[in-house]
Amino acid sequence: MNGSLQLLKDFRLRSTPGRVSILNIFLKRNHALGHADIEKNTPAQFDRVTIYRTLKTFLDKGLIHKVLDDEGGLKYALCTEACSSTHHHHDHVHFKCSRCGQTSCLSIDVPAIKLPKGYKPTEFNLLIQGICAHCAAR
Amino acid sequence: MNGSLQLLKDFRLRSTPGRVSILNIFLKRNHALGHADIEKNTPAQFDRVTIYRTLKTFLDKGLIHKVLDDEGGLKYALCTEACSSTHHHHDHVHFKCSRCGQTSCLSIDVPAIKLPKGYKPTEFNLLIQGICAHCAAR
DNA sequence: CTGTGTGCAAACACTTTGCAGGTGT
DNA sequence: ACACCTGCAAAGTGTTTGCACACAG
Repeated sequence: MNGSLQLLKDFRLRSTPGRVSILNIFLKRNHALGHADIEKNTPAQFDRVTIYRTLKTFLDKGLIHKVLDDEGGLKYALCTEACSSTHHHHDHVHFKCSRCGQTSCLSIDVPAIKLPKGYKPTEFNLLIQGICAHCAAR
Repeated sequence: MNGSLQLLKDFRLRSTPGRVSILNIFLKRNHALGHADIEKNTPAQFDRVTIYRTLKTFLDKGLIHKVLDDEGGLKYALCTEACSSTHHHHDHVHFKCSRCGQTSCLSIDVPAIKLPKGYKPTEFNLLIQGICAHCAAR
């Protein structure tokens, strides 16, 4: 419930109504969210700009991370405990369901990949599209 | 040089100066391009709108495919011979160099991944970021 | 009290749509 | 000749910036 407050404290961010609200949405829903999703789901409406800035702050501080999207828009998702503000462990696999439209983090590691000689990778991002288990069931 | 003309013919598209020009850029450079890249690199300047529409047409017809980008913008790259307009083989691995900014297709297959039960994947997209061989060398 | 976050307004950038005229086949 | 491309203009959408005030610590 107020895990948001703790999170903000942990990351040395001031806790303001806006930030708490936005964090709560991330905590409640466990899939990736874009601006629109956030704007719709805040009980009290916050300024568009505030949302942009809050997201950027969270991103900079390492509370959330980018999630790729095939439409070109960016989405965000909460980082797991594995990420501190210094060391990030973002080699995520994301699954976007083409039926319900939700993008969720799969807790699978990106398999080892042999890159051509000379390439020095720092980050991996795998987006898989298809039908999620939930939608496939019904 | 005029491989563009052949390509357009193959895909049953009218060959117009704009299309040929844009295709040529894709043929010359072998990395993913966004709108901006195309706008800058056409000898004769084409209307922004034309570029949007041309890209959409190429995308629909299957000459090019989307390439994910971590900035949220979309980029495009030529399809290989493996793709016809019906069967696409897009399980690409793309590498974005954080030094030179270029995104290129690596000709590696996406490794097999075990998804949780019930998930039915249709498309894989792996974006790897880091330093490319070219930039690492100097 | 001080520095940071917020809201508002405006600027800016990106993308899409409608329509009139030009071009490829 | 016909269908389809293109350019222009305008609207629509998404994102950023500047400034004054409010608020957390």
